Amino acid sequence: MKYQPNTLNFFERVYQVVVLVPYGRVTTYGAIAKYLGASKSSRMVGWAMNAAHTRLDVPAHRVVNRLGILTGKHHFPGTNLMQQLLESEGIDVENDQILDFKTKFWDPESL
DNA sequence: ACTCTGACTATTT
DNA sequence: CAAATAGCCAGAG
Repeated sequence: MKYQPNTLNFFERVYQVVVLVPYGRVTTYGAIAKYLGASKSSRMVGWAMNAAHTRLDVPAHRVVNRLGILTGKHHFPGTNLMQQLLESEGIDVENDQILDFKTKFWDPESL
């Protein structure tokens, strides 16, 4: 499934990828953007996540930046909800960064 | 139609 | 190695 220039479904396609992230794994904005065929539009992915607040089936906490840092934690209610959600899935987080991120990372292109 | 903003990333200072 | 810069492009006002 490659990039389909359907701007109307941009958010939808981002959601589609995010919901595929396995429990206990995480992915990055860049990886999602790349999968969508717009590797240079990672900002749009993060932005789509902002709009994903209304989508209860979108695990936005499993999406971090390329270094495994919880850059979007301030967009979650509370101060450390994002970290708590990740830790509840067995992902160790310290100082807003995922530990052993390399092994927790899940690439949508690996499907 | 134009300007501003942003949960990013890669490159350059 | 920290900080600034430049691409990127869809939405909101």
